[in-house]
Amino acid sequence: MVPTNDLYSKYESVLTSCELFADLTKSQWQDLLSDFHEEKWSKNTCIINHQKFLFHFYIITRGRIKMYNVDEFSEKEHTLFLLKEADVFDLFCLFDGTKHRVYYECLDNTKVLAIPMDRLRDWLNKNPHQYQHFLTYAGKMMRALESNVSQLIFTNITTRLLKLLLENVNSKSKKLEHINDLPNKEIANLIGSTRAVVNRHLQLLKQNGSIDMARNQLEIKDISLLLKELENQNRNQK
Amino acid sequence: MVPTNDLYSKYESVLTSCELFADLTKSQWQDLLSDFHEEKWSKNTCIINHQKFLFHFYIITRGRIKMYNVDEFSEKEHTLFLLKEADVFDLFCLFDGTKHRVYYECLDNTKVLAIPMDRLRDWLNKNPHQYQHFLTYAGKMMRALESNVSQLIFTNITTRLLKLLLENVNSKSKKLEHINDLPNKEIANLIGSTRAVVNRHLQLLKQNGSIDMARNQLEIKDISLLLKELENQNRNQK
DNA sequence: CCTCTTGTGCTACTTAAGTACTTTTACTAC
DNA sequence: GTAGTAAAAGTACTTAAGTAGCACAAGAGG
Repeated sequence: MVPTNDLYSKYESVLTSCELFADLTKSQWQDLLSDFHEEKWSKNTCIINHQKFLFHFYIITRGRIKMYNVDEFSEKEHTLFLLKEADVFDLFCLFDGTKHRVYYECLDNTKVLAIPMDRLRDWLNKNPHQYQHFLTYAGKMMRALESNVSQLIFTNITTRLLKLLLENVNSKSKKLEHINDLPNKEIANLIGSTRAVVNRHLQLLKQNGSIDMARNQLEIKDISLLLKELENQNRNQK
Repeated sequence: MVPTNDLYSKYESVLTSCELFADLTKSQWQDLLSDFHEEKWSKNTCIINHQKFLFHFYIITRGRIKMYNVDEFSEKEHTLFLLKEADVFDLFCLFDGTKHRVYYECLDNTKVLAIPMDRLRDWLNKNPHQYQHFLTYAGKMMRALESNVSQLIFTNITTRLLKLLLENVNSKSKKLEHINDLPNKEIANLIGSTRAVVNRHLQLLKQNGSIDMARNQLEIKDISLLLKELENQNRNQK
């Protein structure tokens, strides 16, 4: 375990890009970090209703973790959020301490910084000014969920798939990231559909030359084609 | 306009059942209410992107207001929340001050208590202990949105319709409330479907004797039948 | 090297939900 | 009263998405 005063320097770049603690100074960070410790979780680690999760709050410093839901009857999965570096969880539990019926799975070898919920609540009470950032962040999450709901209701699967792809294109490199190495099944879970259907749509995109795919590999060939396709979809929904 | 010190006694029962301000004492309420004023909006009043809404926060004291979304392409509507007495809006704007692209429409003659956003923010800063309630409330809203998303993905329209009906049965009177006087179109907007589809499902429920319907009138005839039907739906989704 | 698992590609089939249309109802104005 | 009209309800057709199945390919691990 890394001594407290090293955590900040070790993870400075991640921590400073962490929205929830947007304007903390170095010394504020070091104060807060004194209650954190580091944890490593290996790929495919699955966290199902672990009590511990009610009592800790995490900042991801490496790797991806999917936060998902399983329907008790159909046993279908739906990925709510694909968390990555600088993301935090679980805000829900922090807010009301109620069990959050949701599952987590590490898609990569993952590192997190962990703090007991109570400590974080204490810290908030000692630094009430910080509440505002938490509220802002909560607002942002609600908007994300809200637009998620709207998309599900208003748009078809082609549109949802196209948007997912476009949202995950790195604006500089123009390459697909975060989701480029996922199997069709995981893509389907992200947009609330099934593997077969997603595959069907991906085939069409491959045929028209806008993407390329292989086992666990998705690549964007032509963004403008994707954008054009999205426009067509929108037009047709009129 | 009612003098400030009367607002509390006038709306005591509504205000004390208002979750967001759960544990305010009478004097705290009176302090807070000094920044509020009353407004009346008549039925069918529609509030579309009114600037004013960015700058005020409202507590509903009478009537229903639907908060809804319109798809820019298909022009379909989706009702996000059906707000009623003791509900508040818009928390999103309070949190981050960003425009919330959402519409409001009064389903009844409505009364609200209004406060300028800045005043409420000031009040929160003066009473940082209250932040906690706001966070808890935000958590609750997020959970509601989350389960909304899950329902959309995991369940079919019959199930969603059945749940909507069952959620709006008054536990004492066993009568349908809040949504019992809405046309099929509004019911459809609530579950993210279309009027025709909702009507089809309602017909079936009417045929098997679990509900009764007339123009703008829905009535529950037999709750146990609805519950049984819901169970069947769940079983079949396996 | 072989075997086993996981993921992909494709086909044929089924069905729920959306669309577009018609009919009925309730209310207003004369 | 009744004619006109808007809203709501009801119906028939079409389509997108889900399901099931199988063959094949790539990697992982022995």
